[in-house]
Amino acid sequence: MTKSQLRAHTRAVAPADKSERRAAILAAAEALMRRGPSTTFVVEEIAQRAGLAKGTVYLYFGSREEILLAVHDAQMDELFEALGAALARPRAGAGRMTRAVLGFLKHRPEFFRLSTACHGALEGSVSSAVSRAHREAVAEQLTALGGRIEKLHPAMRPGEGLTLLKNCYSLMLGLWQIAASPLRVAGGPDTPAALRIDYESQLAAALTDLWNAAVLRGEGSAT
Amino acid sequence: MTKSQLRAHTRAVAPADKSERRAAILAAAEALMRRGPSTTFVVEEIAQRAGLAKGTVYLYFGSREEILLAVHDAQMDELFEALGAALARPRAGAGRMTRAVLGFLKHRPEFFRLSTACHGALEGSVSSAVSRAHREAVAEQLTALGGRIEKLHPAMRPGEGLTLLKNCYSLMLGLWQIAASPLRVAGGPDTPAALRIDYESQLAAALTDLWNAAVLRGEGSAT
Amino acid sequence: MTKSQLRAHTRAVAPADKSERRAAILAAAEALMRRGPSTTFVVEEIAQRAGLAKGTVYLYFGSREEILLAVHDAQMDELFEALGAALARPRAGAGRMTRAVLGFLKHRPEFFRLSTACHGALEGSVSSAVSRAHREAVAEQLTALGGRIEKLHPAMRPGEGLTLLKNCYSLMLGLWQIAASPLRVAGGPDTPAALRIDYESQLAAALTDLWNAAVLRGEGSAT
Amino acid sequence: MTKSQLRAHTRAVAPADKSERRAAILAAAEALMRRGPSTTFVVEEIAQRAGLAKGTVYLYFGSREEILLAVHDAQMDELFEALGAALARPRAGAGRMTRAVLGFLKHRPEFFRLSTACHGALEGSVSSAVSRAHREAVAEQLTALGGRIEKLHPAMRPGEGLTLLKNCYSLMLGLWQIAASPLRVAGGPDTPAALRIDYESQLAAALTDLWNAAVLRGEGSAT
DNA sequence: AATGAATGAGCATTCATTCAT
DNA sequence: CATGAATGAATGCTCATTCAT
Repeated sequence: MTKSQLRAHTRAVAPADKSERRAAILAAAEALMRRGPSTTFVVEEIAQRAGLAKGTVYLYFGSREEILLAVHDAQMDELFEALGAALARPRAGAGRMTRAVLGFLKHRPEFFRLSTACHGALEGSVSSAVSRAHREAVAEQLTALGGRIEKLHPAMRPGEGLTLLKNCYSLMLGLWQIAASPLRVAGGPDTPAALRIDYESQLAAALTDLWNAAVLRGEGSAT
Repeated sequence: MTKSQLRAHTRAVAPADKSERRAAILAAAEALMRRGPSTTFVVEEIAQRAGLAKGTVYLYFGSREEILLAVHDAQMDELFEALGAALARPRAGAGRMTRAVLGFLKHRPEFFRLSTACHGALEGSVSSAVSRAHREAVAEQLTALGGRIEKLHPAMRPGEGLTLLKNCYSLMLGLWQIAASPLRVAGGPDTPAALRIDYESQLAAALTDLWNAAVLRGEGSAT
Repeated sequence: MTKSQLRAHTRAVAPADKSERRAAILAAAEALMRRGPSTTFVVEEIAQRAGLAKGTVYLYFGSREEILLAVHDAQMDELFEALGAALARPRAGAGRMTRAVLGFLKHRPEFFRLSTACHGALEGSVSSAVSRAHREAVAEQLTALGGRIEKLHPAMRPGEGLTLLKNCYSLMLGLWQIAASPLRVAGGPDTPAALRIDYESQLAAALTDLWNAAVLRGEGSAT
Repeated sequence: MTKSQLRAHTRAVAPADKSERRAAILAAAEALMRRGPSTTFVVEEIAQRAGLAKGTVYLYFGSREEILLAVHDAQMDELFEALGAALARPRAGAGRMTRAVLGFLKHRPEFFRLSTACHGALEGSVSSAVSRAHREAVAEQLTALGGRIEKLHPAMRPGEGLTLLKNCYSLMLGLWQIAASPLRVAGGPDTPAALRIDYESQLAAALTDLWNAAVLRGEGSAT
C-alpha cells in the first residue's frame, strides 16, 4: 500500500537516500515487532515490508541482531527525549516522568520486549564496535539526564539522579512485565487480582517515593 | 553416576515414581540453563540428562515451554520461601529482603533469564490450564507474603505489602538486567561507568526508601 | 519409481535396517553425483531420492561432507577390491591393474571428482574421528595391497609396492583429469590432439614402466 | 600503497592500461587463493584488492570462473617456462624437471587447487571461446616442450616426450594430493605412515624411471 | 509407559551477476 | 569506462513434536 511497501526501484546513491533506506528497514522491523505481544521478525519479512530484496538489507546492517539493536537504540533515544521534555516542564518530578513514560509506551508497546531481546540474544552476531557504541550511547544519555535531575534538586547528592533513572527503568520494566504478562489465558480478564496492576499509578507512586527519599537524603546531609 | 543420569528402564507406575521423573526432568532443564549466561536447553539434552528418552519427556510435559514454566514456578517458590524466611527473622525489612534475594540469585543466576523467557515466548504452546495455574500460584504467594509484610508494620496501609513486593521484583529484574548485560564487549571492563551497578547496595537502598515511605505513609494517615 | 524413491514409512529399528537406510543415503548421493560430469548433490535431493526427510539424513550422517566422505570411502574399498582381485589372477602386473582400474572407473566415473571434492572441501565439517578413520582405512588398504605386490616380486625392495600404488593413483587421477576435462567446448571433439589421451594404454604403459623399473632395481641390488 | 591497491579513478583507454587492469585483477585473485590451503576468493575481494569496483571486474572478465581460468593459464605458462629452462640446462632429465617443478610449487602452492577447481567447476560460465583458447594454449605448450624433450634424446620415439609430460603432470598432481591432504586432523603428525610422502624424492624417482624407460624403449627399437 | 526414529518447517546469510547512474 | 547499489536464488542445519513399535 504505502510507498515503502512497494519495490524501491531507485538506487540510494546519495547519503541521504541511504539513511532513508536504513530508516525504512528499521521502520519495517519496528512495525513487525508491534504486530503482536510476542512476535518477532524474520529478515525476509523486513525486506518485503521495506520493499527491498533480502540481500539489500544486509547492505545496511551486518546481521539481524544489529537491526534489533538499532531499533532499540532509536527507541531509547525517543524515550530519553520524552523524559528530557518532561524534566523541562514546570513542576518536573516523578509524576511528569511517569506520564512521559506512559505516553512513550502507548506508542511503543514493544519497547521492553525489544530491550530484553537485545539483552538476551545479542551476544553473538553483533560486532563489538556496534555493541560498544550502543552501551556508550545509553550511558551518555543516562548521565546527561541524571545530571539534569540533580540540577533540579540542588540538595540531591551527586549520583542520585543517575540512580533514580536506573531505578525508574527497572520499575518500568518489571511492572510492565507483571502487568502485561502475555500469559493471559485465552478469554482474558481472569488475571488474578494480585497481579492486576494499574501501571501508571503504581509506577508514579514508587517513583515519587524514591524521588522524595533522594531529595530528603540530600537535604538531611546538607544540614 | 547419579541415579538420575542413568537410563530409567523401570516404568513409573506409582505416583511417587511419576513425580520423581518429573523432578528429574526439571532438574535437568535447570542445570542446562545454568551452564552459561545465555544458554538455553534443547529437549534432547534434557532427556539425556534425565536418563529418559526424548519422547518420554512429552509424557510429563506438554511442550518445551511448559518445562520452562515449571522450572520457573519452582524457582519462584524457592524465592518466596527465602523471602518468607527473611521476614521471619528479627529486624525484618528491606535489608533482610535484599540479602535474601541476593542469596537466592547466587544459586539461581539464571532466574531472570528464565523469567523473561517465560514471559516472552510462552504465549503459544502452553495450555491455558497450566498458564492459569501458574498465574494463580504466583498471585497466591504474593498475596500471602504481602499480608505478612503488612502484619509486620501495622501502620502500613492495606495493599502496601503487595505493592512493595511487586516493586521489589521489578527492581531486582531491572537492575539485574542493567548490571549483567551480556553486551559486554570481549575484553571486559569497558562497561561505561554509568552502567556499572553495585547490585546489592542499589537494590537495598531503593527498597529501603520504598519501605520507609510505605510505613510513613501509613503512620501519616493514621494520625 | 524404485522402492527407494518412495517415502519409507517403516522405521529402522534393527541395526540391519539402519545400515540399510545408511546405504540408501549413500546410494542416493552417489547417483546424484553420477548425473553429470560436474554435478554435486544437495542434501535435500539426497533425502528425496532416498525417500527420507531432510532431517532424517542428519540422523545418519553428521554433515553433508561426511556423506561425501562416506561415499568416497565405499568407492575406495571397491577400487581396492578390484585391484586385489587383479593381483590374485595369473600374470598379475601393470596390465591387469590397469584393466581393473578401468573397469572400476567405467561404473564409477565420478570417483575422482569425489576424491578431489573430499580432499578440497573437507577441512571444516568432518569430525576429526571420522576424518582420522578415513585416513587410517586408506593407509591400511594401501599397505596391505603394497605388501601383496611385493610378495609377487620377491626381488622388489620393501616399500616399492606401496610406492607403486601411490604412483598408480596419481597417474590414474592426473591422466583422467587431462583426458576427461569437462572443459569440452560445446560441440565436442575439438579437443586438441595433444590432449587426446588413450587413457587405458597410456596408464598401462606408464605403470608397466614403473613396475619393471621397480623389479629391476630390486634385482640389481640383490646381485 | 602499491598503485594497484589504490582506487583507479583513471579510465583505461589505451590498450596498455587495459592489460594493466587485467593483470591487477589476476594478481589479486592469485594472492587471495594463496592465503590459505583451502581458501578461494570472492569477486568483491578481488575488486577491492585490485583497487576497482566490483562491476569493473566484469568489464574485463565474463565471470568469476573466467578469472579462475585466466590465473590458471598464467600459472601454467610459468610452469612451462620453468620446465623449459630446466630442459635447457646441461644434464637435463627427470631430476632437473623435478627440481623445476618443486621450485615452481614453492611459490605457487595453490597451483593444483586452482587446476582442480578449473577442471571441476568450469563447465557452466566460461564462454566456449575462452575455454577453447585455454585448451589450445595448453596443447601448444605441451607439444612444444614434448618436442624439445625428444630432441634431447634422439633415440626416443616420437610422442614419448609429450607422454612423459602428461605423466609428469599426473604424478605431480596425484602425489601432491596424497601428500598434502588437508584432511589432517587437528594436532598434526598423525598422518599414517603409509600416506607420508617425500614429495620430491618420490616424484624424482618415478619420473626417472619413466624417462629411462622411454629412452631405452627408443634405443631398443632403433637397434 | 517408554522409546527413539522420523519429520519438515523454519531461517540467516552469502555472493555472483546485473544495471541504473 | 567505472561504479557500487540492488538482487534473490541457493542451502546446510536445527529442533520441537509426533507416533509406530
